[in-house]
Amino acid sequence: MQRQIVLQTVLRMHDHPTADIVYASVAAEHPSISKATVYRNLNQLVSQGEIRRVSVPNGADRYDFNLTDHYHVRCSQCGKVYDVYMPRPENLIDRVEDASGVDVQRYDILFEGVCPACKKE
Amino acid sequence: MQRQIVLQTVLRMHDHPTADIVYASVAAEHPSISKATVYRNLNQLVSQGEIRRVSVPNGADRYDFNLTDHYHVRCSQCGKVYDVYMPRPENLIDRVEDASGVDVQRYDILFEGVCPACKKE
DNA sequence: ATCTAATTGATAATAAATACTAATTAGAAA
DNA sequence: TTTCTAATTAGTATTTATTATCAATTAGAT
Repeated sequence: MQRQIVLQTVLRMHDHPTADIVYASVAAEHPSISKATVYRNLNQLVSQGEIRRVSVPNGADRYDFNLTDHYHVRCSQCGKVYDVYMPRPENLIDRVEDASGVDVQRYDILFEGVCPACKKE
Repeated sequence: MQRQIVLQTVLRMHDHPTADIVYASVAAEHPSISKATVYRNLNQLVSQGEIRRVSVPNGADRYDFNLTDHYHVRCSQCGKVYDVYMPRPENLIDRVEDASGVDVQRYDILFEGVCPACKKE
């Protein structure tokens, strides 16, 4: 079943690939797979909670095998997305709920700046 | 000049309109304006710092006349985007820089949850 | 072995945004 | 004013990312 192939592929890719990149990787071994199938299965895997979707302004969604609590930075130079491990800011959700009256279910943060590799230039 | 018309329109709309909605509003008074012109001028106004772009996962970018420091919540039911006024989480940037080695230039947070209006149903 | 529901590949369709182009306009310089 | 150059425009085509559609195939339960 194609879903498992897509899942295993994402689990092996640790660099926040886009759907297109996942497709290319899957297609290398299973040339007959359709791009629609990759999109469909990525969506299902996300909603089953087996992988995470990382959406970035101004670019294709990325997929993350890593379900642990962490954040992301995108390099404004090279576009790579890196992980950020830090504690969740204290009372963040509570504060937002107090300030807005909204019951917060989820949130996205994306940081952006120049990564160490790009700084060396 | 169309740039001023677009700017004035955004300054009057306080509900985080998309480019399409800005276009509709501008076109109501200036029917000959082109959608490309609206997009072009929104981009320029953003890069001149006269308005802000609010990008939301899975939806068209929105534009914000409000340049003061604040955050946004999107209602997962009705899709409306509301402002959240709260202090910036302490040391947020420093922590990210320490954890990632990236020089953070900017960041986006979008919260999501059910807004008070939708809760009443 | 049969039946139904789920899944697939292929392709068309959609949405948001940008690129292109020839025509028009604005503003500076003469 | 006239003239020149750079900026801006409307209109349209193109691009990118993603979803929808649909007939054919497959899986798993009975």
